[in-house]
Amino acid sequence: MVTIRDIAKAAGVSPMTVSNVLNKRPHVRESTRARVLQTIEDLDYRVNVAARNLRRGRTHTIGLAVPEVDRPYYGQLAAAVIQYGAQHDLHVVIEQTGRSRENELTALALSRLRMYDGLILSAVGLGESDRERLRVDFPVVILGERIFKGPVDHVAMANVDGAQAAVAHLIERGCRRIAVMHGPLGGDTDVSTLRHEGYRRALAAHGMPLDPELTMTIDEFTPEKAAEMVVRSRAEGLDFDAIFCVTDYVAFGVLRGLADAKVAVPREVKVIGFDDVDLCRFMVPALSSVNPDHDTMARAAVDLLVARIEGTQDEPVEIVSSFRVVARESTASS
Amino acid sequence: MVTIRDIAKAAGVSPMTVSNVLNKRPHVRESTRARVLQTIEDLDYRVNVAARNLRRGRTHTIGLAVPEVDRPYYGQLAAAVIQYGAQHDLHVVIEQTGRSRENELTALALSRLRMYDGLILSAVGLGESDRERLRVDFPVVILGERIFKGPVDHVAMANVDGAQAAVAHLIERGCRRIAVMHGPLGGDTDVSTLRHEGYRRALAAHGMPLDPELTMTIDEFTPEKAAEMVVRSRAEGLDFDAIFCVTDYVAFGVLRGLADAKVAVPREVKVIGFDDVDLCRFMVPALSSVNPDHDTMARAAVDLLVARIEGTQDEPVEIVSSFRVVARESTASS
DNA sequence: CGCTCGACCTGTAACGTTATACACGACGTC
DNA sequence: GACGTCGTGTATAACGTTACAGGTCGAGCG
Repeated sequence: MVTIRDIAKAAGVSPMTVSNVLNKRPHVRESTRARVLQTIEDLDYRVNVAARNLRRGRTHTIGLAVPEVDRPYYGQLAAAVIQYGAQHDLHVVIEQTGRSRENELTALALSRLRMYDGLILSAVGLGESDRERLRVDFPVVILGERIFKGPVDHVAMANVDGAQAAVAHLIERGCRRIAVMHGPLGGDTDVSTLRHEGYRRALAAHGMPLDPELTMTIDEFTPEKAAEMVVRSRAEGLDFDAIFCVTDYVAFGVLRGLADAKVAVPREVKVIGFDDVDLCRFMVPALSSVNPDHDTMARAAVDLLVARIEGTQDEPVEIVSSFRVVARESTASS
Repeated sequence: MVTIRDIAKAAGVSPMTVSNVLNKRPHVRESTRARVLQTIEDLDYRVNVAARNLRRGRTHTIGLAVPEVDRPYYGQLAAAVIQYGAQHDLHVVIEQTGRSRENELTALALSRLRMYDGLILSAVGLGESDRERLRVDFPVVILGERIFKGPVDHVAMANVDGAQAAVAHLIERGCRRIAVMHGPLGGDTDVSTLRHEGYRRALAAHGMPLDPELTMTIDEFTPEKAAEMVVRSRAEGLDFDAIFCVTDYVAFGVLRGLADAKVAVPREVKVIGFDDVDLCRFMVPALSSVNPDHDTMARAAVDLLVARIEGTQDEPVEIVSSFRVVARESTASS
């Protein structure tokens, strides 16, 4: 392996000078710099990142822990984080937690293996009760969920408000029996609970009753389960004229299920999702959704993490992203 | 920072013994092991991966260079590689190349920064002419495209055969004016060219003419462009009863475009894609596609890379994955 | 009783880089 | 001519881990 020492010898300088050239530090004569660079080229030298990391105490790598990269939402999130990370010269390693609280905590522990300079944790399993476990002496940013006043920085979605706006949108479009589809409730800070809360508030704000029959709970956030659930509900004669889905991915399944049940969208039933994933607008019918401004979230998360790494951040910060309801065919007035 | 030396001191052993415990090496008395482990726990010690990497000359990290993670196909690929990588104790860093040949070459160069033990390159821009550039003294596996007899291992899709089968499927379902939608042709090994070749062969095999009018070329592989193209073609009066799309992502756009043009799928026009992404079966109508067995591909790529890293691999290998046509609603006989 | 052997453990020297402090001319200034 | 200063470059000592080559000690054996 070609080392910095080999370059130094070949170029007739000290290793330190080579290092200075590599790191674009001043105090190197132009002619020397050129000679060193030429030697590097000639010998095809590459710096050994491991050695550099050890010496510098920085790896320039951050971890991004997401439930599953192959879900559209997390794919987009990952893409955005990778992109903004690159702007800060950060590499991004993706850890998949598979939506388990267990693995999310493991990711937190793993990250402390000093492998990363910091960790962005897109948590779905962690709850209020894990607040103390987050108190690590390691740069961490929680992304997405809402852990109130946790000990770490947090970029949250406007889950409650966004959901409320989505449901309000359905009400404005004339829906009166609005179903909601989400995962198990009961957590305190998970998406299902928060967005269900928004659903409740919207109904309340419009003086509409909360009908427990209209709550559809699926145990996994997959289109499969969503489609099955819709078909079954319909077969059982459940009557609704709209469904608010906790995520777009679930909504895709709902659209499919409604098609299977021969229910016309949006004529008979209107559907709205949450996340505003790219594919929404290519669905047939195009899916209305709540856009939580992913790009800003990803950027904020990276920026916060960088600040934390640099040590220029003090008190934990909580950023709540803005949102807007994007109306498409699936909620068009008939 | 707590180091191995601190642990050694506190446990009353040498750093080497701590290292032996950490690495589960033999020749450590049970009582000593327990004491060391306890000390590690007490002091909340974590090994410094950078130091270990430097010393061992391995980073246990591989790079995965894909065009864009936020495309369903690459998301699924990334998920699979991360999963199989984990089985080999490998971390995966994702590099986005943005479909440019330039960046793919950069990824190759970057990877040689000894940051990774190896690289899986899902190349879309590289061509036959770059064959020599691939001749690096670094473990690399090319995934997806087809560079014949290149100097590196290669896990290829059955692009030509798969496409041919897809088009044959359309012909069997009674289609006679089959359009094809793909990116710019002219490369020698890119998806568009290879799959177009399969299209040509299928027509030829069934004694059907190749009508240049039915070739729709889009400059970007996005649903947007695909939808626009379909709408425009239809508006211009182009007559076709099926479209073979170079990828599912493009096919999603085509379905959308056909809906916009008020064309019934599959009654008036049948559509088939390629990749068999998860979402295919939730489209309305559900999208027929060619399944190239991603999981096997991802597994093969990781296995090959590991073998290459271990040095137990000699001659470059070329693996072509199997495929099968998955028929769904979008190609159902009316 | 001396010798070998194996189990357990340790000391030393790297791995390749860079922070720090310092060296050495040359030049300007008083 | 002594002194500071600036620009350029170097020597040394880490960073935290692990490979390697011993070292010790008790048991087993002839």
